[in-house]
Amino acid sequence: MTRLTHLLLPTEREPPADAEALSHKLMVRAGLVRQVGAGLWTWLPAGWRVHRRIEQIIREEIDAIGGQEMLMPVLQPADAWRRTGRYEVDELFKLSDRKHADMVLAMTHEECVTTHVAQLVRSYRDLPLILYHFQVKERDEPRPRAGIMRTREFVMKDSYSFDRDRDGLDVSYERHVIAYGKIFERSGLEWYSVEADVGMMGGFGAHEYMAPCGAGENDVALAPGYAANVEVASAQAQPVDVAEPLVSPERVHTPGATTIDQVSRLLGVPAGGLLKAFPVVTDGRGLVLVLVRGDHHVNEIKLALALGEAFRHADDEDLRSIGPAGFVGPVGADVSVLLDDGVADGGYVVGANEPDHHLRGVQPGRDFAFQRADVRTVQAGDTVGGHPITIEPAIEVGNIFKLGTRYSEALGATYLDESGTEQLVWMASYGLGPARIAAAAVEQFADEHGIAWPKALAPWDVEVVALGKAGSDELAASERLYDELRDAGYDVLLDDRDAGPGAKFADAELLGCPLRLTVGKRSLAAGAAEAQIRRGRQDVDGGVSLDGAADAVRQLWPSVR
RNA sequence: CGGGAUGUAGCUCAGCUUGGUAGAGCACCGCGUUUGGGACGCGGGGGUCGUCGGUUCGAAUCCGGCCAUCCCGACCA
Repeated sequence: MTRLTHLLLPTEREPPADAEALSHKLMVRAGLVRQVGAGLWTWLPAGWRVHRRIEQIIREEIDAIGGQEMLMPVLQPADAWRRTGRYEVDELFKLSDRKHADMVLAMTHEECVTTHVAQLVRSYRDLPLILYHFQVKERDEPRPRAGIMRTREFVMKDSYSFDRDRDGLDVSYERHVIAYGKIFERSGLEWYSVEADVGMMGGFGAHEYMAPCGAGENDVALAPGYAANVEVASAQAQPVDVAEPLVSPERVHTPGATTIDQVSRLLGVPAGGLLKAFPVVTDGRGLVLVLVRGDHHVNEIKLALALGEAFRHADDEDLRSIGPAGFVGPVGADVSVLLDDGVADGGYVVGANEPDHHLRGVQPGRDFAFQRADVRTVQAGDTVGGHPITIEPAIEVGNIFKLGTRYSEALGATYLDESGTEQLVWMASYGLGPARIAAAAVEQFADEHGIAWPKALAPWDVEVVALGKAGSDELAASERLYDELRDAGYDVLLDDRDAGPGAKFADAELLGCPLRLTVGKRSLAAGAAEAQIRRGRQDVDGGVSLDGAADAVRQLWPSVR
């Protein structure tokens, strides 16, 4: 169905009133998707073509590293989820069937695939194994947002590797790194992979694949040769002028000054000359005073990693042994102190542990003992390898994760090695979201006229715009052009509607097929179709000759971006 | 889960302050004229005004509950 007169392509002049993200507005306006409910979307025919093209790229590359495609159900018994501990996850949809058996809607498929492997894999000869599928994921998101970017139901390609040991896992992981690189290169997206937080799930290695775009939910720190999620990024702090330490700390009156800003202004000291106290409590250590430079922020993910255990913010009760909130400091306090790596030598202003007072000229080491750790959030302008970093929003389009044996232990996935000894299977999981790839492509390449798809993702390669109404020479010539290009292997959309040229051009630019061929009186007289490359709206000199059009397009195609 | 906003035709919105039985533009249907950047004329179809309740002779409009959607934050195995 590639004639516009027969295609359900409901384009809109206006974006939906509640749309904020560019991809949300454009994908709805271009007739690719329609909303059903919060975080629930229908892919209309043109949008689904894009989705399927992305799937196909992924399929080819995962097949190329030995992945075996299969299909697992979304609706699953709760049992395996109880065994892995994920039944408690809030985002998991839970329901019961007519026999009152507990069921879940899968948010990923580790439980299911591992259960199969536990039953089907017996010997080291059965490993390694890469299994994957494209299947719907269900997540009871607290807040779906940005159109297709964060939804409650979406298709994911998830693959799972099963290996004999950790070395084998590394090989499977590396294969996916290569496959993912090819997938994103082929997609035409701007992308990078970043070090990622391994999260509450444990594991021992993870990468996220990020596509920079305005509607992105993540912040990514970038420098030449460096890319990391701000959640885990490390960088050299920009230096700040700090006073020399005083001979001994001097107590200063700072009435009501409980914030960095207030103290800084009151004492005429730059924020970076203060030490911000961030008191936390852990099971293992009790109260810990985390200190970062006044112009820095504590990164709670890095802090948890540095502590090696979970923590909570200290409350007034916890602070009773030291100072009141707002005037907490390390000097004379009987607590362990974690000093951020970004704090250089110097004389700092710190809380005095008494109301309305601070200490100045405090020298870490001399005036209080500490342990060092990297626990701050990096900032634009910090450096990595001497290069300043920038921080960009990006959307996570894929992730790969070394799981280890967490699931195989919980679900009994073992095999017998050469010596007949039972061993746990080593696992990793690898996700990719075609919908997010599509949305990121829209965001990255749209202009004021609409979408400009990368060639590999476009719903059609070529849109032929026929000017002139039914029975006209132009339409007849368009039909011939359309047939010839289709025979030559191109996906072609023919705008054969009885509409004015303005409406047709506007819709074509909104939909964003890479190449537009226009057949009107003018060009017909010259024996050619006008050609415009969507990206940049570049006209092609001389257009495409109608005599031998397929060859002409074939020649032109490499220069289409 | 906290904070904010919005719900009127397929879409974008007006009407609500000051209660009197619903409108515009676009889209859609018919006829005609148009056809190189979102055409024009004439005629037409389409809305329990999110929902439930209250006040009132009378509610899209005032009041209350609920629901839905969006945005910010928290959250995002």
